[in-house]
Amino acid sequence: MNNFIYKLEEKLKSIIKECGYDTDNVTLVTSSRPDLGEYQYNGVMSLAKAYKKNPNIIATEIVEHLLQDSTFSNVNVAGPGFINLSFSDEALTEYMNEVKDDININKGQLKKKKIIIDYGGPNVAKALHVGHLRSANIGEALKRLAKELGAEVIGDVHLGDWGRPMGLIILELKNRHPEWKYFDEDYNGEYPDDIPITNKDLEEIYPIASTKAKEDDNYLEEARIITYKLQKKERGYYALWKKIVEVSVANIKSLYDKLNVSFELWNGESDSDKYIDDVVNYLKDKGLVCESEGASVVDVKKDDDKVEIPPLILVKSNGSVSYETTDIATIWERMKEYNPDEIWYVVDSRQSLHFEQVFRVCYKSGIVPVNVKLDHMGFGTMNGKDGKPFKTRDGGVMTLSNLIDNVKSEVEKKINNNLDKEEQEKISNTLTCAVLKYADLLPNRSTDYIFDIEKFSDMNGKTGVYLLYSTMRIKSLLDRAKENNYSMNKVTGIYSPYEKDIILKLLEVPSVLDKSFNERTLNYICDYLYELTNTFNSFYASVKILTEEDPIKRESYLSLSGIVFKTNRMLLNILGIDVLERM
RNA sequence: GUCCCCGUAGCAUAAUAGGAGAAUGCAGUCGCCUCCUAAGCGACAGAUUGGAGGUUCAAGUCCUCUCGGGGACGCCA
Repeated sequence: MNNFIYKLEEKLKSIIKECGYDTDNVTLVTSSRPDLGEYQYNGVMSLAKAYKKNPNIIATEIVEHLLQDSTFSNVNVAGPGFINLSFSDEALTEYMNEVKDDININKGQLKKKKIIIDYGGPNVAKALHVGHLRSANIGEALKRLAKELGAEVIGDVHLGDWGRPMGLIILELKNRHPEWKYFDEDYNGEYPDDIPITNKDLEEIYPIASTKAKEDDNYLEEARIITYKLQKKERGYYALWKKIVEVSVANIKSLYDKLNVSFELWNGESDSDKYIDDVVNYLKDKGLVCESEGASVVDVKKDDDKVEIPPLILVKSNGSVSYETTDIATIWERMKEYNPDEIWYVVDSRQSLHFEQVFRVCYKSGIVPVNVKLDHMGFGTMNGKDGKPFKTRDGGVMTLSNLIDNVKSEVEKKINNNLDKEEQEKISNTLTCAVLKYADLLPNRSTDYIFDIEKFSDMNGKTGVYLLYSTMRIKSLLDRAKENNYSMNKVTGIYSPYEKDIILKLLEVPSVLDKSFNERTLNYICDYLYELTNTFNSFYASVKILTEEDPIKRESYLSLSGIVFKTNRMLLNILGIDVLERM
């Protein structure tokens, strides 16, 4: 670890050891009393308890060692035994110059591992709705964060492309276009390259078919038969299904593109279908399957369960497999084809019981060895202003593309009309994405939060727009400096409290990233970005950077600005937000 | 009914394995553009952290009770 705070933590740890105390974890945190110090160590009180000594005596012993270190400009003990630390300008400047050359010094590093992240889960032929937003935003950001920290990450969109909805859509198409070759069972020739339906058609068809199935048993039965034939890959249905998926996926991709979300894998339930028999047989061979109320189930109870966990239904009483089974087959597939160290599911918290059951079966049966971590990182439900699950004014579900369009039209009201059309378009797209992501990632992952379209459209204050505007302004400053051939090779010193504040903020980057990663939530990064940017903006508003006449000072200002810019760019990139050059 | 989560300023949210004076934005009041993009900067005001007990040097955070909201509890995914 080369970064400033982590290095000091190591140092402090060895000092504590030298003083004769044993502690496994030394954490320095930013001070809650800036008047007393810049950072604080709070561990003395617990040491005192463990060793039954006066905390003040222990703190004083530790401080005596720290006083000899030139890293600090001030060390003191306060209250029941808080150790307060402040850093010398020299130490900070020196560190900034290291970071300036390689921003990666200012972050931690994970052990090498391979992680599959399952986030997305859109259904083929169904419009994505606002509920897909969090999964996409959080999943993508966690993926980028893990990558930034050195993990190998594979994102899988995991389409819902294989259930009865597919049968329903095909049935409805059959009723509307009985003349299509796909439905002619005697037909042996090639099928056309294109089908004359659009994604919009598909999105309209599904709700209609679904309603019909609820009202008409014959219709439902027919859909069931088609689903069955599709799953047996009967030629015509299978070919049509492929076309439907093609049309739908193109649309899903373009929507995810707008959100800067991309997947390494575009697998779906249909891909693990071929392993379902293997999984069922494997579990049967292990003796884990029993019959219950006409279904095949796997018991997953444990003795220490507080609640009775119901058995996992492997095969339903009507003979079809449940989606638990599909998920197990997918894990089976992933273990076989990728052998990951961890599999993460970024899915709404309400599905936690489902994942608990699935994971238990995987571990219990040995499909997944115990050293591989299966993790459901549930996220909070998006509620409407009334605290109940979000609905549009007319009680319907708001589609994701609708939400994006709404935000975009808000953004366009404020855009600079002097730029050419193409650039305006790029700016409004980037801003829309930034606004949407930042608002969504700002609350803690597990918080149920109020989904408020007005909030998502708000361009003032703590928003993606603020971050992009400010970051763009730094970039433009640096570009101007470059045009003038101003040197910006090093931070030469600290000339105002503003710079000190910026540097102290920059020291927090590694812990912010690690905390975000460990808790799998992006709110720390979001918050931090605002703080760093705000700290820089105070500096920007109070100190003339480009027009500073002293070249030594100017060089320092510019160098520091460069570090802030690179840091912002890195963090925004983790959130999935692109930086703009102009706006 | 059982279990889980939540309750923080008018609103929306923070608070790092319990740490010092509960933070941020919006909304409100008031300042700041002859000068690097004001989509910005600054100041003020706003809170018995739902309530009552308890543990602790220290509680928004842990425990008990209570009130209010949400969710999950075998064949929808």
